[in-house]
Amino acid sequence: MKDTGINATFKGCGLKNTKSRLAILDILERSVQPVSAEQIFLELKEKNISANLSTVYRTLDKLTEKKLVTKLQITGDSRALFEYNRMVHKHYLICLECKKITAIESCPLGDYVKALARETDYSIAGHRLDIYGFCPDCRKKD
Amino acid sequence: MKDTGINATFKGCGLKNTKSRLAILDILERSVQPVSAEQIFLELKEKNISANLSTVYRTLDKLTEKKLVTKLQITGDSRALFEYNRMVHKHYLICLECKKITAIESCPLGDYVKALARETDYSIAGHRLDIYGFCPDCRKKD
DNA sequence: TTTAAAAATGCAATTCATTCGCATTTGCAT
DNA sequence: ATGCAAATGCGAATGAATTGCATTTTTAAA
Ligand SMILES: [Mn+2]
Ligand SMILES: [Mn+2]
Ligand SMILES: [Zn+2]
Ligand SMILES: [Zn+2]
Repeated sequence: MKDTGINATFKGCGLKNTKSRLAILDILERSVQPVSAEQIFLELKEKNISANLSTVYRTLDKLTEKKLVTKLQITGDSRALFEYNRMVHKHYLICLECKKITAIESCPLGDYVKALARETDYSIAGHRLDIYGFCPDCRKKD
Repeated sequence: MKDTGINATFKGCGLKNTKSRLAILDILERSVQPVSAEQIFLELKEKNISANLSTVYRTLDKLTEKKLVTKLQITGDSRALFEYNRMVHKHYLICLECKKITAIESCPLGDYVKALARETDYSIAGHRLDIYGFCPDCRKKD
């Protein structure tokens, strides 16, 4: 298993260092797309580090809680997806055909959100922007 | 039961006119906040038009399919919410404390989405923007 | 107005993702 | 090495939503 940089171990965030926990974070770190608990469960099995599905869920909870991982609820997918948290504010472009998720690491909403806070007198804590469409690949196949 | 304007009956959209279906659309039309299937189920019971919960779900499916109603998946709520579709593009401002949902009937993303389509070569079908924060009322109580 | 087919409904059972209880095991500080 | 909290496995439970099927209702046609 590869050393995951700053997070080689879980010391410092109050989590114990277990084989499956390290493996799960590793899978998440290398994954180019967000993954579900079930997918992680299966990947672990392939790597012969198999963990129980409830353990996978519990681990993902912990990692999310510690902000090492981000939990995504994409409309149209009944399962939650998880991705390694690289500490970048981002939005998602989702292909309605192949379900591919592309991160957009820019945000058009900075000023808008400030203005909205003023107008509504809310204190704004965050936002979520998902954009839906059809990717070039899927568009070709028509 | 009040005549719901253009949708006094379901003729023209291929749905049969049943008591519970009319009542459900009526509840949705009058509701100031989006509502869950369960809430509708309970409101129906109060009005002595009680329908089975599966009927409520099936009806909401149909209404959503016919675009008379919009289905919302708000992060942090395990249930789906439904609202009468007034054919207005909108976004939501959600209070993390009291869960109040405020519709925002303006969109800051028009040009951005067009630019994104060009950059990414996606054909963009839609988007979803939810903004999270704390409403004035909840902020006072601190 | 009767009639027949299609659509809608009630009810119970089922699905699916996720969570929980509890006995056992493991990691880690001492 | 020892002890204790944390983590795990396993099976059962949860909760929202869906489904199968028998029965009822709606609607259009006769
Ligand atoms: Mn943003
Ligand atoms: Mn918009
Ligand atoms: Zn695609
Ligand atoms: Zn509030």
